[in-house]
Amino acid sequence: MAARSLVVGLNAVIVAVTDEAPRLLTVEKAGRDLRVAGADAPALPFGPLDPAGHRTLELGLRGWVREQTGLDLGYAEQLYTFGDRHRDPRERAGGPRMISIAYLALVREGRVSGAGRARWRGFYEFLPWEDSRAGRPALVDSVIAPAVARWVQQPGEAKARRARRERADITFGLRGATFATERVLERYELLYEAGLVPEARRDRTRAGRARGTRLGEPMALDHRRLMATALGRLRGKLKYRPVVFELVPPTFTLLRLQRVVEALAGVKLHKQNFRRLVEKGGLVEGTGVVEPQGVGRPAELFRFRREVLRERRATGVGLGRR
Amino acid sequence: MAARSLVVGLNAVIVAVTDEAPRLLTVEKAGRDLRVAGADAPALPFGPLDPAGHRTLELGLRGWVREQTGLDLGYAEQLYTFGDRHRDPRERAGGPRMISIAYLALVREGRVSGAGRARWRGFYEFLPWEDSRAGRPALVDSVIAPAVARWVQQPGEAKARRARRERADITFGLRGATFATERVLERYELLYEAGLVPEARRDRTRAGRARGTRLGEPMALDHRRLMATALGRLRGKLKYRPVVFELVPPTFTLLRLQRVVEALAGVKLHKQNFRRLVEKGGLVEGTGVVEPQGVGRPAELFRFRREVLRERRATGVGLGRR
DNA sequence: CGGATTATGCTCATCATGAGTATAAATGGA
DNA sequence: TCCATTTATACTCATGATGAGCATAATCCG
Repeated sequence: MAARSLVVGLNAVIVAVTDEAPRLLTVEKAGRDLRVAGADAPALPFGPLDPAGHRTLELGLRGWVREQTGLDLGYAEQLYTFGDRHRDPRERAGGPRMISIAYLALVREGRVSGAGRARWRGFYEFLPWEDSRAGRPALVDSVIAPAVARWVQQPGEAKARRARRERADITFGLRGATFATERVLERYELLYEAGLVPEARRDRTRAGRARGTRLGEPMALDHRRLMATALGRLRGKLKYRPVVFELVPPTFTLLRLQRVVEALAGVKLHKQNFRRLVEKGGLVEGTGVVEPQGVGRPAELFRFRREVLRERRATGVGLGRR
Repeated sequence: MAARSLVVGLNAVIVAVTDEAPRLLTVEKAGRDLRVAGADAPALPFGPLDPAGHRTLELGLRGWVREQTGLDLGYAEQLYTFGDRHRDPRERAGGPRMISIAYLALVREGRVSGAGRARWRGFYEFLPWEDSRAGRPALVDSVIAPAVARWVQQPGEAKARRARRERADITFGLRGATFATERVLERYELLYEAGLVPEARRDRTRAGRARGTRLGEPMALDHRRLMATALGRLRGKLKYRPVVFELVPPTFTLLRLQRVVEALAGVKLHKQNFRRLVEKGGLVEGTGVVEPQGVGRPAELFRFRREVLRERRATGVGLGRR
């Protein structure tokens, strides 16, 4: 049963950081449009492009987000366009071919409010293996490592096995390979191929839930893949663009800024060096004002220095050589 | 007259480097599909997504490219999805809303052959201001700088004027701002807004040709914008991914490798430092074999070291602090 | 007042990068 | 044969960025 018609959808991965955790704006009980494959699983805000009404893709997206979540987006950039056949299982039943143009949007702390059917969820509820701030997560050793090893060792040609091993080493930073925080999508995809995320079984068998191992909470359709794409992109971009400043209020202490970066990158940073990077690097300037309450010595409030865009080529916060 | 129907198109920006110049595979005399807006202007290979037939977007693209140019693509990555209303002028006359998913593809030197209606053209025929290998191009001073200054100074609010000046400084590296080779799209867009590229007038007035200043050869529709997007992405990527090696034969001398990078980046590099970067950086290894003919001392042939992907995080060739 | 806690300043070793000098190995005439 | 020319390759040196840590300064709390 071949799909004939075609729908271009617009999806938004909307990110904020509050309480030292990266958050994602989800739509639960996704209307009739998503009541398949993951039943009541959380979904990303979504709406079809209106060929007659939406002047640009981005405007269409902003319109849908406003309608579904009550939020007026600030920073937004196009992420990726997803179009594999059957990414929406309804295609198998004659539904339209579903292309999704995904955007990454950043929301400033303080502007987070759950309006309408929307709800803020933690990124790492869905991708728990991506948070290494407290050291390598337990489930990497207990669940992922052995399962990935099985996947590597699966029967077949020795050459293919070597290729799988190489790939596993690089994506997860095993056996001496350097771990790269931004390979979020590659990690998700490997876990998917290894059958470790529920969506994999779901897509293959049309069965509802997966078996025992449940690695992070599932989302509707391929929305976890979109999330992973977004987090990977964001982590990469942090290093060479001043995107963090889209996530923090106009003034902030350096520690708060650092915590936001750490929350997104999923790793801890060296405090003094972070300060040096961001201050000597001309990314921020002090306001002279000091933050009121709080334990410990009071910290100065800083603001973003727009001029840095003129001066430097790579204006990120760097995550060390990660 | 609102567009009702919707077509998802697949476009390919296919790049190769030969004779020290970056090339683009174009389709001239673009079939009935592009016989508008730029008449016989060169176009990128294009074909609509077949919702029933194409399993993935990339496979659809590869199919169209094979059909139109006879080329089997190797490396290809998704670039961007373009969907502004009226990017295809036929929409104004009731034609379908045209979304284009663009891909960047790299072709190895030696595999370039013009099959079918396809023809290899120089990148810098279309974007002449992007090649600074022989120093800043003459037309930057003679044409672009004065016109951009006019655009900056156009009447209106002082604040808006300051914003334009800032933007011009950053995109073109004026008045002390650092010039960033990878801002290709930003430069194109500024020239477009300033009315300096023929497409701008064409789109606005539906008139055929522009007036006096003709800054580079025009292409069909917004294809020059796609090119600019591709070149910018490629230049950026060169720095942190080993993409050059998709463009050169399996073995090469270091000078040839350097020339390829220079051709793409549009700038000259320091020879000894390039060698150090690429050799000590573990990107290449010598083969022991020496290249036969040629003037001067014969050079060793090198090959790409795949293992570098395990070892380093950023595996590009770096363009200095550019 | 003393411990706990956070902010901020500074040092040091290492490594990457920009720039330039020096030498080696080929070619093609004079 | 020898030398000017051309390209390849090896080193040096100054500078700047980065990882790691030590030291001191302000606060709060009891």
